[in-house]
Amino acid sequence: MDKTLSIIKSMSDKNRLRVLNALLVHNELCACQITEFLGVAGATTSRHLDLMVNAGVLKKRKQGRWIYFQINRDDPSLTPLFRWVENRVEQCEQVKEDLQVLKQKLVISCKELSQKQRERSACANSNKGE
Amino acid sequence: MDKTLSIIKSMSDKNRLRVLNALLVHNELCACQITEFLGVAGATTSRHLDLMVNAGVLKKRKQGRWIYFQINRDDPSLTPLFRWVENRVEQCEQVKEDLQVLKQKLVISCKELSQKQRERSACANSNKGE
DNA sequence: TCTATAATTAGCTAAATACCTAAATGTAGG
DNA sequence: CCTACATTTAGGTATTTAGCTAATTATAGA
Repeated sequence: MDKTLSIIKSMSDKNRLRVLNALLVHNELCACQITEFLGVAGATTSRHLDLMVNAGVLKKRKQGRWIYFQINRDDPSLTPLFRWVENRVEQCEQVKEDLQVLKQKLVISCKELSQKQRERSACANSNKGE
Repeated sequence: MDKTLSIIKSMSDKNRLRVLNALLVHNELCACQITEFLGVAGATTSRHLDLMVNAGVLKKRKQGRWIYFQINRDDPSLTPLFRWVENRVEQCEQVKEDLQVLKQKLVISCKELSQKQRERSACANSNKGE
């Protein structure tokens, strides 16, 4: 039961559910893209993704400094659950809009995206001085 | 998305998942039976059940002072999700044992069960005086 | 080796949540 | 109407969790 509970818990946060929605549409996303999509600090994204990987819902692969995440399709028992979520996505306009915004953020490369995030973070920190 | 999230959240607590498991096996259970099964205070059970009803996962009916709960089978979109949970129950020995314990607790009537709970509560309170 | 960089971990805080007891509410029965 | 009783609501506490900044780790490239 602990395993079922951790799977469900891994999807029971707003941002983590958004990650799942995004990965149902895009086969694979980089951590920096997910960070951009969620609009939170990179550390927060990292924490969420770790939880989802540990629950067995996501998989990750590393390519140099870049970490990519995908839905874990290796476990067939999860397929009905992902189907159900996928169906909820299709029925919900709000989610579709959310994913449309994501699509727009994906037009630039991870390198460019990460640079923007760095600049944004530096800007916020310098404002903190005031 | 809020609706999907509240459905998932309603199942993301250990005791609430146990309620769902129990109601997948027993068509209907009374609040006092669920309280007995969960082993928590009646007020806690009430709170959990309310959340599950509000999420649309459970339904309830009142018969005098007795409140009965069932899985909400009126919403066909939830059927795949319940199927998935049901399948998890069948694959997990721990859950089966949990449900076996429930079956033993169901042999006495709600009236008797509630009386026991009242006595137990009074006993705990008198011990508190020491 | 050193600098740059993507992601993770550490440490902290505010918010959310599960649990309890006591009080209140709704229902039954004399 | 009053007493009994099943459940819910109120109020409070301990625990868990999401979010942040700073520090650290792992990787790339000169």
